[in-house]
Amino acid sequence: MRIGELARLTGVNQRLLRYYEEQDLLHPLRRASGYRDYDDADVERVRRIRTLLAAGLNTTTIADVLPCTIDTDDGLAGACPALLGDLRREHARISASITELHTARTMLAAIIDATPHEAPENDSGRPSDEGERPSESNR
DNA sequence: ATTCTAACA
DNA sequence: TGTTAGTA
Repeated sequence: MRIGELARLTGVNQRLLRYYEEQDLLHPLRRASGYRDYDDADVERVRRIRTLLAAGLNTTTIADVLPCTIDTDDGLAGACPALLGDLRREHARISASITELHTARTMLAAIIDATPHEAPENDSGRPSDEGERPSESNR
């Protein structure tokens, strides 16, 4: 498939897909026309890239990790013991990050619950859609 | 109509 | 990362 379809399938801008290639995250073949030619597996690959990027990993690390993963029946499997150090380091960093997020969420929830609700005159006719505040759901 | 490269009011 | 210009 060409870049347009991959962009549509993944929701990632073509500009970004080209950037990922520049960062060695994707290696599409080139057609005689010069157009990039992606394979079906690239759809999943882009999703993984997005996930790792969102988790805070830099492109160089992702570029090292992706080629060292093997798709198994259920999920993924590692294949490069040399990367174990980096992997554990990232895993620890993310864990620390999650802990910070938890405290931040708890803090905001406390502030929200202690905040008096405003009572504006809703004469616009439209139904009032006051957003619900987090009610301490997860974990 | 699509994609490509390069560049930035 | 977005957007755009000028091509192929």
